Amino acid sequence: MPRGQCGGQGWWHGKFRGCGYRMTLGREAILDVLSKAEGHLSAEDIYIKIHSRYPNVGLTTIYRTLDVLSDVGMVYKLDFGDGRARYEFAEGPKGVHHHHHLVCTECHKIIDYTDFIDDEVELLNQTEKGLGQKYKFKITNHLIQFYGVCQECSDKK
Amino acid sequence: MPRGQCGGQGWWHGKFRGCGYRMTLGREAILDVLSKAEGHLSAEDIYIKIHSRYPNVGLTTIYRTLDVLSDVGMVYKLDFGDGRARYEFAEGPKGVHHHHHLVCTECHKIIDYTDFIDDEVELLNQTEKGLGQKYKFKITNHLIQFYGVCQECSDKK
DNA sequence: CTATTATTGGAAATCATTTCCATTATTAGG
DNA sequence: CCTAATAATGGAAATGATTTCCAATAATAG
Ligand SMILES: [Mn+2]
Ligand SMILES: [Mn+2]
Ligand SMILES: [Zn+2]
Ligand SMILES: [Zn+2]
Repeated sequence: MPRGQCGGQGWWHGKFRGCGYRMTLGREAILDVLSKAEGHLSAEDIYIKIHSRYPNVGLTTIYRTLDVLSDVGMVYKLDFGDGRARYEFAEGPKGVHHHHHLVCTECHKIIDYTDFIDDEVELLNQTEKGLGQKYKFKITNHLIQFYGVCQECSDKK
Repeated sequence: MPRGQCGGQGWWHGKFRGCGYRMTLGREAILDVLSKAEGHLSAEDIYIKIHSRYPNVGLTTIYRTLDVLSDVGMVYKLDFGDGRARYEFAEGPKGVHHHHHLVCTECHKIIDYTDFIDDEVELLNQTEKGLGQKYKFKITNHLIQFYGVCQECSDKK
């Protein structure tokens, strides 16, 4: 297992430590999986992905870590209505890959879309500002999801 | 208990029956509570509100009914991150009171806002159309929530 | 290297939601 | 109004994701 090779082992290392948390093997593994994952992983998904290489990282730790990461804002916790929380890496404070979701209510397929995002985000920023002032909220985040039925599910009828 | 008095007993009666469901006391009670409720009720909230007058409507029925109502689109099922689903009446296909949510991540206070809604909704409609075409989705609904910290919670620091 | 203390894993507890199934109630049709 | 067909119900038990507990372990400052 090569170490150094740059600034360390993932840019998040610093951010995480900076928040006063200790960096552990398990946490690193979780962060690593999340940062590379395509989809939207559940705690168990992560457990499974990690388990072969880190057999001694327990599910409990995964839940705990996800909570922390979520608090710190490094990970988004999402609910797509399939009975378990799903997590996705937040890459940066509002990284290049900011996107929203299209959710099929039949088969729970999720599509990340970035189309139209620019207009949306612009409007959202305004709204955020307005709402923040009016309701004295310190707004930190937003969630946008469209629900519908995907083509495959439509065809099945 | 007066009956008639107009078109029947709540405009939803028809809509519900129209979908092929039987109208029962329990269902009527649930619909009634939801249509008058201010906040965002959980299944148990509803159970409690109903129980004194309808002691023989069980929690199971409430869950089942909420599922149905949610499927039919008469009720929105929401997740505010407090570990239980919350429901709100949808009044009409996209009634006058369409609103979005501002969620305090500390105390879970929820604010319904309608400010800025017009612009939002307009943009959303466009986006819906665009997304629907591009991804072949039949979009039926959207969810928008802003997360942040309310004033009271900010002050507590 | 040590002391301090955050973190961990695993078993058990929680708790919202579902499942089961025998019983009951609604409704269309006569 | 009556009846058959079957949708709906409730309560107990099952489920299953997430939490809680606590003794053991590991990360980190100095
Ligand atoms: Mn995504
Ligand atoms: Mn609301
Ligand atoms: Zn689908
Ligand atoms: Zn608050």
